[in-house]
Amino acid sequence: MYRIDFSDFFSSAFSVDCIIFGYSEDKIKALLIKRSVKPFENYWAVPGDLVYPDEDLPQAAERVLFELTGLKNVEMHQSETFGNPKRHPEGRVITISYFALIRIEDFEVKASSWAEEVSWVPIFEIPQLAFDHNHILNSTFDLLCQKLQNEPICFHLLPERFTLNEFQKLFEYAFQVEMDKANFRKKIKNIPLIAHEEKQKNVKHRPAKLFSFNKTTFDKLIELGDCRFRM
Amino acid sequence: MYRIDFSDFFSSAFSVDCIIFGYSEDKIKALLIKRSVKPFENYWAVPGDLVYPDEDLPQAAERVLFELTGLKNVEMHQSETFGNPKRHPEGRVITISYFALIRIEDFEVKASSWAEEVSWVPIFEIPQLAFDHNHILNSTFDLLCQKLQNEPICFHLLPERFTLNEFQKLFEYAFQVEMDKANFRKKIKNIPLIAHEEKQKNVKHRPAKLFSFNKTTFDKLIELGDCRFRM
DNA sequence: AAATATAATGTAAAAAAAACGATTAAAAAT
DNA sequence: ATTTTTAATCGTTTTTTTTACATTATATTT
Repeated sequence: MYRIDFSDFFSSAFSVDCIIFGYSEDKIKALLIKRSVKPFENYWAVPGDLVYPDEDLPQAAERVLFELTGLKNVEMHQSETFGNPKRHPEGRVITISYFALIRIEDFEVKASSWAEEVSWVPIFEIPQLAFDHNHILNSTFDLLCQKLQNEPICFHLLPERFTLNEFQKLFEYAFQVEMDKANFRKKIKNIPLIAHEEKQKNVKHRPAKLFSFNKTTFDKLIELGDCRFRM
Repeated sequence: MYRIDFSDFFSSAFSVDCIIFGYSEDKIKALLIKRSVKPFENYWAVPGDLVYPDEDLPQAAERVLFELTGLKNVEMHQSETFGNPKRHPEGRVITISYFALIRIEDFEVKASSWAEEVSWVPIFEIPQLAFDHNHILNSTFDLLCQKLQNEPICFHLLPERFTLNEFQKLFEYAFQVEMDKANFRKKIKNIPLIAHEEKQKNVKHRPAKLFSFNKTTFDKLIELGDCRFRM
């Protein structure tokens, strides 16, 4: 037997919100869109929309992100769910946030659908956003910072080939601290970075060596216990 | 203007699932209930149920947990959301999981509503559960382990007054490793534990000293940078 | 050629973590 | 009184990590 009339409960909707982080000009940035629809018309917001009744959540996140920003093939991960009954003016809408870390220069973003504009905004310069999106974004950035310390995800933000300085600056920005260059390099020396012959270009000083990170190699070391990641 | 007919979307439901962890007999355990209703009648499951249309998620988690197990005043935190369109046989039900760490001996659990039984089951001895609850539970246990390493949450599992051995055994069980007693004590000596005169009782050997943990004191030290928590 | 700017590496001291062995202490059981 | 059992602590050595500061290297600019 069933204990309740299920139909009473099936009156809600859910949405996904996509927090896309990138890194350029020594700053961590989030991708925002400007809404051209009600509610919160003309407000900046995190890209997000309602999920179709038969759609899986990761697929919905992928679709919504593409529809609004043109971004494709972005690996997203779930972060947090926001369910305040009053958070959406049109009814009960729970939103599940997804986040991704991408290389800004590897993707082209283009406002479409009801997004009027898209923009990469430094995480410490976010304006007032639609709905509870400031809360969502802040909370996801906290999560990012926590993950940056314990997982090798910083390499999704850095260019495929990066200098050790860019690497260091990423952490300095995220945690708003200054670090000693020599000590930083000692700390990361157990991460199996690949050093390339190629060097930094168009700089008016000694060019830095370029490095890249190979996840497979890294995972093997982790497996063997010969390596760990802690910043 | 609105871009869609919202009503098409409002045909879903959500539930909360409560993963309650405890620690006794040197084992981390999860609280399970036996379902007396369809679907998955007679299966063991994590306590969970549908959320009312106007109910906030944390409140729903609290209510559902109380209705099924009699547990009250348990501090829960959100973990993960599971939204596979096929995960519930009766329709589109997204579930938001919440977890809590409690002292088993401080609470009394009692099956009620459609829960036929409740039981504390060691985390490494979980049977096949209803729905995708094995997945949910495993995923939440992973989260627990991660948090155990970086936050002083182990003290929610340990008795108010605990021996250093119980403390050590908790970590040994969670990570399935053995640790050196002397080194373990050196490692934790920066955590400001309060030593009591009272000693362990009813043991057939030298009784161990009892300790307790004060979060406020700990937070002050953290604030001052005189302490950190990393296991 | 010299100045500059940043890259890259080195040194040394201090602190923390890990690996082990050994000793002493306090309770219950015999 | 002795044995058993685990608590609690000590000590030593080695290794690793952290920290602060110094030096050398290599590019461009002047």
